[in-house]
Amino acid sequence: MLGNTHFPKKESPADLQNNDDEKELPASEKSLLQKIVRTGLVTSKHDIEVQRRDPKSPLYSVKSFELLKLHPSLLKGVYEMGYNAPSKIQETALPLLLANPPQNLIAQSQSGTGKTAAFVLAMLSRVDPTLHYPQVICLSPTYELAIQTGEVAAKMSTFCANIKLRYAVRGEDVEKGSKLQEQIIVGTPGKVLDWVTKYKFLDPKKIKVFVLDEADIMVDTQGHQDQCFRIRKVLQESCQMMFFSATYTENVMRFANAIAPMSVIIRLKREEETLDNIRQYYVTCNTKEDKYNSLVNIYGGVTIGQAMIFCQTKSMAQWLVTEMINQGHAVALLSGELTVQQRISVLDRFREGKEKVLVTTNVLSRGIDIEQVTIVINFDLPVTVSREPDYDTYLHRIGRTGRFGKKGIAINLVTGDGDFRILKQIEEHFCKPIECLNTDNADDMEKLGATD
DNA sequence: AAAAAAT
Repeated sequence: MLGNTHFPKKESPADLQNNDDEKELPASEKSLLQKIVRTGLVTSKHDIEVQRRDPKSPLYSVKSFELLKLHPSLLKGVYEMGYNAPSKIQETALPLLLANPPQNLIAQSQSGTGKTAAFVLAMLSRVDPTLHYPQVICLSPTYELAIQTGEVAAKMSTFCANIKLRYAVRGEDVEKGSKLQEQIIVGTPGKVLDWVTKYKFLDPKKIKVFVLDEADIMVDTQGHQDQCFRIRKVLQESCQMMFFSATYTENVMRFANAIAPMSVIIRLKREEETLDNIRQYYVTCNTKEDKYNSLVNIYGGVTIGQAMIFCQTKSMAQWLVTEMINQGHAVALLSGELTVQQRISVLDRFREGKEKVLVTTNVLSRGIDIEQVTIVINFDLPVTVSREPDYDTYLHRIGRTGRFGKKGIAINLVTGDGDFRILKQIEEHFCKPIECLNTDNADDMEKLGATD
């Protein structure tokens, strides 16, 4: 299974002449459907690249939600949420996700491009509301992300009275021996695995759709690979797999291919685009106390919007928050050390703007969607265990700002040669300049303030 | 190193 990653060499001429996707569509709808230009197995349209192994996979993009033939109550929910037309990734992914027979999909696109809405819509469409047992499992790497996804699903299904959702996360419990009635389970890997294999609160054979959000972290060896694999193993072979992620490594791709056979792969190209509206800076510091002072200078100089400050360890985050609070600064802390109740309340306060500055760890580096965040500060640069630059985490962290094309600022605090080397590697990797900033210099600080 | 499961 694991070795089965090869692609057929090329399509036969018969396949290339086969225009069946078009035939099934009424002429009235054709003008709104854009056929994707094919070049062998890899097809591309604008900056979207599609790879498919099954020539019968639908290959068109859809320019309006009506054309997806969604249930009217679901369509109403979509519009109620303010979505008018599908985003780029949704255009291509939705026809595939909703196709019959179901297609496995591996989709890559940057943060803020509408991934969540895409798979939530697919999840809700696949559910049979008249059946009162779980039919969909959606896994997220963190508590916060699971809740955020669940909230999107709840909103979108406002008018689908009979669709119910259940969170499988820390703090949630089910009465022993009972069976879940909700059609949709949104959760984190450990809890879901427990519920499925240990307590048998749901029958994995009845799951029709399995979603992995942030799939790259989920199937990474360092991440939740083992738990995900064990959950996948008890599902039907035919269960539809939907993997969504902002970044993919080749390793992860191999794993995803193995547990999601015959997947269609969609990539939204040009990851640099994410960085185009984010201005990146660095500040040289000698010690962590020095970093602290620079931070306070920035904090005092820029009061527009909200800021997220990332530390590499929980203890560093704790130290920083304690220092800042002792000096009278209003900051909040969110890390895995907090209880789930604390985590909810801190994130809610930050969402509502009651907290302006949030100090956190990599727990919030991915997916969290807070529009008002204009500054991301890397108090510690993101590094791997072997102290190599962690490019993916860097991209995800600074991607917390500059969402949906808005402008954002990222500031990196660096100490010593080691840090500087890592910074230079990051700069080279993304081919985007990271400017030097002197927090004692008024002109420099003005640059930050000017970006409203 | 962080996160995710109780224990």
